[in-house]
Amino acid sequence: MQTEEEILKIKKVKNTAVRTVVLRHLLSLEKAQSLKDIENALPYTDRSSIFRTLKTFEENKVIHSIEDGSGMTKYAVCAEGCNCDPKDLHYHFYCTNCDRTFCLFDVPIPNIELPANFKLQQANMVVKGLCDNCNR
Amino acid sequence: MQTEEEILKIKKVKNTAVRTVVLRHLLSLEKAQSLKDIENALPYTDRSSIFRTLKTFEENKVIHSIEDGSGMTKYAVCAEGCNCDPKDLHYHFYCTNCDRTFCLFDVPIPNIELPANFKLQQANMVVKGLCDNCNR
DNA sequence: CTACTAGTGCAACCCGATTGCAAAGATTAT
DNA sequence: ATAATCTTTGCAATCGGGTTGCACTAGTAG
Repeated sequence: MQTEEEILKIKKVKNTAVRTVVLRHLLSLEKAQSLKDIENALPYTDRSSIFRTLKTFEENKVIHSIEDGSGMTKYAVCAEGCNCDPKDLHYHFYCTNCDRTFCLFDVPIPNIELPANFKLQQANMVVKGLCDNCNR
Repeated sequence: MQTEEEILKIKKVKNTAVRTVVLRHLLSLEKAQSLKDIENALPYTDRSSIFRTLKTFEENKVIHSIEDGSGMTKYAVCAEGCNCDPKDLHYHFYCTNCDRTFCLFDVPIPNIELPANFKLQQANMVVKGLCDNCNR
């Protein structure tokens, strides 16, 4: 696992206090987080600073954003080597009971045959249901 | 193609002025529409009435909603026989240029192998890119 | 040290979604 | 047909996530 400093250096994002703490927080959790989640977890850090940090991270492919249908955009750290290309896609699983979003890195996404002349740029695949913890 | 009245009767939704005009509008367009789209198209119908109509339609499986990542929920009429089950799933294609959302009924969705003990309830598959019209 | 650039915090704003409430319309019981 | 009841509609207000303007601070370069 890379440290925050290493990741920021590799992705050429300047290291600042807010960036370090936000990235550390995201790394410490295995589930995708919303702006509000992060805000609540980091009470002394301003919301708009977190927001701008997330935008910066996204632009520089430190994290990727997920629309899981919960109404809030969620963010997760990119896997090592991820370029956020269509080939780096993975499913996201949104648990309708506990409201958590999982990255399903191990579930392959098949080729999608688009109609003629449609061009794929990216995709957002969210599967909803019950996670192992809630499905008991 | 069924008429508005037939659809509402089959889905056991009472026929009212707003419902008829909203459903007719959705049927007349092949692209998924947002609340705002519909509101703009039906200037003499109140937004909250349209909103509640859409909720009613969704509960009764007259339409289904789509989160295409544009920030607005979009709605499209269910195909005949649709129960909004996982098996009725289809991809949606969101054109990043013209901002339209297409239902890709003809593109099959493969089986998704979830991790052990995860339960699939529904899925939201949005592919983004350029539509045939914008990809020239 | 000074000038410049980037990052941060606060408050305000935007906009889609949603709700409270009263009036209008439809339905049922008398 | 009338009264009582329930549903739908329209308007206005509110909520909440996302976003921006602006001034202040910190860090960087000359």
